Amino acid sequence: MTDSLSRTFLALADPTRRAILAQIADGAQTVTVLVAANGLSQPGISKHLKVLKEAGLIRRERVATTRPVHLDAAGLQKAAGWIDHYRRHWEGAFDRMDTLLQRLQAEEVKNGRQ
Amino acid sequence: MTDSLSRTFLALADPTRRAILAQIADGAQTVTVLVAANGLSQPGISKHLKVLKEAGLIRRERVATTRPVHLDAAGLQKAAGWIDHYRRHWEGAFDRMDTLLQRLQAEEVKNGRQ
DNA sequence: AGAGCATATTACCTATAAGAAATATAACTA
DNA sequence: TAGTTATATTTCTTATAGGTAATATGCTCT
Repeated sequence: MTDSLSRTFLALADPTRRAILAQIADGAQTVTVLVAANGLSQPGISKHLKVLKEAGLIRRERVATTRPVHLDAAGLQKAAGWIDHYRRHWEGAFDRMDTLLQRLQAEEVKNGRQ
Repeated sequence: MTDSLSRTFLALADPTRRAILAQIADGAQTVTVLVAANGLSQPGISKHLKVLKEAGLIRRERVATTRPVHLDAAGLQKAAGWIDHYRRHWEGAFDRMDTLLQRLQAEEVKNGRQ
């Protein structure tokens, strides 16, 4: 019912879900590991994972009997894009890194990527 | 008693509240204007404004009998900061920026020799 | 086919959010 | 001071979120 951007921000509005994202930032983790790491019941974690999935913040995989959880850039980019629109408003000028990133993106577009 | 980052993301997880932020991006607006613009009851808008205020996304002012609503960068920067941390991970922007920097340096060296 | 492990789904409870209507407050104006 | 306008607060209702325990499903290995 709610729009996709709202779903993404709502997914980020929970400490456990942000912790999960942090825990998979360096590589996929199984549900069992995430349960142990977050002191929550297994159904509780599975429910959070469902929210993150629908927000486009994670991807799932099947490896034997496990279903590891991966980060997904899609949702994050959506959220970051919205915020960036306003950041430009209040910051005015871009710093060196923003400039670099823009050049990088320009190169990617030129190379037909993204 | 939720943490401040959760409050900020939760505040952004509503289309009306994001619309309000968009409507004050170019300058403050009174509550009456925001009510007219968003097709919601006045108490409804005031409630949204309270959420935005507690999330550090707006500031209030007093001008005669009105209390105009201003954009506040604090909350947005907090949210953007959190996302950026992971965006670097997810997009591999750092790695690619390193590559770009190396390429730029290499070009400088090459140009220096010529 | 059946056992065993990893994960998903269901059912249920409680707390909180979003909305409207009614009422209260606060500052200007006549 | 009383009246008017702008906004906040209270009260109520309904929907949804987050949590747990119990149960179901799906894959792998004998």
